[in-house]
Amino acid sequence: MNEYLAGAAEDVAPKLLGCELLRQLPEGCIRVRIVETEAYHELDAASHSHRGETKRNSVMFGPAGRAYVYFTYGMHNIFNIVTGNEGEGSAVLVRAVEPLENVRLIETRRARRGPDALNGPAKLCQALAIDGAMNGHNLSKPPLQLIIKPPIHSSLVEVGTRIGISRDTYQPWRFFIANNPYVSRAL
DNA sequence: AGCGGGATTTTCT
DNA sequence: GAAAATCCCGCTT
Repeated sequence: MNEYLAGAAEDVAPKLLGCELLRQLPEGCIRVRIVETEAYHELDAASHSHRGETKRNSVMFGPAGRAYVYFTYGMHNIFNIVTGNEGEGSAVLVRAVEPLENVRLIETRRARRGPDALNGPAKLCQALAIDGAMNGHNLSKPPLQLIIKPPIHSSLVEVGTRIGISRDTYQPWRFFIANNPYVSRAL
């Protein structure tokens, strides 16, 4: 798994489409499929790692395959998968997922049904109970695991600009599965 | 369908 | 002190 994630964030981000997340909670086990990602790295003015390592972003500079979770807007947690070699501050933001197992628990946790329960980075964190306590967690073991799947066909990968940033907005570093209803927003 | 504002706290300038 | 990799509600068209 580590090897799969060791490349540059913008190369790994499309390869994470179609991969699965397994989340074990006391109420049950949730399984979802990643349908939308964004890449962030050091040479990117929009990235937390752009101005070097700090207490907040230190996980981004660690080994690939860890979870980088940060808190923003006073109420939202955002989940990333760390990529690249140790010492490189890069990660892939998971923006939207599609439910595969235990949809009922997802809908209960979110008090929403359908795509609205999972089509945004803070939404999926709420659905999967991901918060600061999960920062730095190794995603190869429970209670939150990344399951690598064979890459989806490149003709199904759409590329666009990232959402919610104010610097380097032109960079085509957002990737999502074409025509998937769980993507947060199309082009 | 689209716009505007409020929630609420950590981080860095 | 202000912005932030956001979400949701309520109001207007």
